[in-house]
Amino acid sequence: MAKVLTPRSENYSQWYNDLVLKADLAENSAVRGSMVIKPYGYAIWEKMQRVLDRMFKDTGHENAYFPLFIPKSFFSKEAAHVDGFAKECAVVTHYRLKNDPDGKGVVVDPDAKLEEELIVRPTSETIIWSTYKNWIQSYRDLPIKINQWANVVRWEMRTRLFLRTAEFLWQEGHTAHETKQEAIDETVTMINVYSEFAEKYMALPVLKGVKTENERFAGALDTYTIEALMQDGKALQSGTSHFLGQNFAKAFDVKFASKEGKEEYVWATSWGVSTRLMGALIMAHSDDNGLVLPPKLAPIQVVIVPIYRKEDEFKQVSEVAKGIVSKLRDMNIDVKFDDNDKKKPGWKFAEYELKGVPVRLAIGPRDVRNGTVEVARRDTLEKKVVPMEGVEKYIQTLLDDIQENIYNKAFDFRKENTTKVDSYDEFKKVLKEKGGFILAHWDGTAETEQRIKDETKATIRCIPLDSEPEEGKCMVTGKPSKQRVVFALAY
RNA sequence: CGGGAUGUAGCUCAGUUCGGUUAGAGUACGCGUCUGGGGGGCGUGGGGUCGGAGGUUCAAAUCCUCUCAUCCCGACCA
Repeated sequence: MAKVLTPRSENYSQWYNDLVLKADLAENSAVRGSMVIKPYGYAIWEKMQRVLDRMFKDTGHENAYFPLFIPKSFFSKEAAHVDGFAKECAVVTHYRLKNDPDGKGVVVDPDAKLEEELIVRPTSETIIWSTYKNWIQSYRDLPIKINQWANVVRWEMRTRLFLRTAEFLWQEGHTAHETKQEAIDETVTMINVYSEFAEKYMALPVLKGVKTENERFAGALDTYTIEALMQDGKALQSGTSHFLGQNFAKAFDVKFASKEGKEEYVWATSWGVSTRLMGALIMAHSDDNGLVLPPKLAPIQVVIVPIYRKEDEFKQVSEVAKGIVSKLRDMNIDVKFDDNDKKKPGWKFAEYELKGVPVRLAIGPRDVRNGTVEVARRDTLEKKVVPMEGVEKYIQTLLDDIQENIYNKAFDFRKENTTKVDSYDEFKKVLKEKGGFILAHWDGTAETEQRIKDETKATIRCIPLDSEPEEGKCMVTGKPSKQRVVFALAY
């Protein structure tokens, strides 16, 4: 087969770029750092959205929509928050264009300067909390549990398709609670929703944990994260859930009358996942032949490629294929019968492999004669000729197998690439030679964390939630530590 | 914002060192034909302000000046 992708072993990030383009997921646009998400890529995102949206609603959330623009003054209200985002904000200063007096196109009309500049949202805490202020007076108004599907803009210096773009799509949940405990519970609930989504749907094993102070969201008291390991040994932060304490309530003066008749500040959370999940999905499973998609998120789960010479052969094959299509549709399986006569079978095989379609059926005159069908699975590239009779049940089982198999493969990979180290030298050695997650003791100080980052570029991805306590000594300073934390190079 | 590089057909690039016919190739695209169980073969055709502006010259993709854009490395990146 013609090689269309740079092999992973040669240049991993080139492979990633090639894959995104060749699998028709997205491309760079005329706007630097902003991508066009193409129909096939968007179809995957839509499947993700559908599942997540259901999960949010099942945990008691409602969707709403807040403005794209945020008055500049809102950003001065929460100090840590503005520190985190100020350097990457797009700012609207004018509201009108006019014809260039020199006749060279259009120019910004200097007379149309805004009284107060508007910030294109990098995240919506500020606009939402300024709104919540009007919605909340009493404990009877709580909790408020809202999600919005939106685009946000962060003016990044260097961008990569899906992984870091200037504009990206995401969902952001913003909740308001009566008590600290209720807000913390919400934060944990949502990180669990994310981790369940990653593992069950994306077939992506993730580590759940909390961020250190250095890595925390700007304005949060605690940031919970799910961290995934990519095939090149680098970590990808895939979703975060923040316990915001009363920071935003205080910044926007959101108080409520409690049951006891006291005036109290509201407790807050926010949580989000973005189109970066697309990047995670692509990198986690795919190979040098192209994308490998988990069946649960594949826009096309089964594709049927007819093989024929002449019109009458096409008719026979087509009839059989259509029978399978309707059976699979009845089972809620997304199936495509590719009867496009303008492309050759060989071309189609390569194309659907590149696009990660989990199961491919080929049906030709030989199969029609023998009552068989050729079934190829994308994850292992195995081909098998099976009886036509009952093929739909075979396919359903196969889809489940593939979903499980790619999860296991990713799980085993992570296991092999998670290393415990007890000295800083060993840490550096593993980081350099192997990469992956590195479990080490750390003294809990920001200084030590920063030093490690400066010296090795590795960061603490999280303090894992489910690891058992273990007495030890910080690998750098030798000070006591009660638990290992997870280090890695990160995207 | 520092360091490096690149702009030539839809895409990937050659040609620029050392100025000289009508600017090329692969791929993609159109047509014809043979084909069809892994990106097929043969024939044929269309497609270019050589990033932009200015300059040098009999002559500029090629030399000079300016400019714009993009990419890579760094800084930056809940």
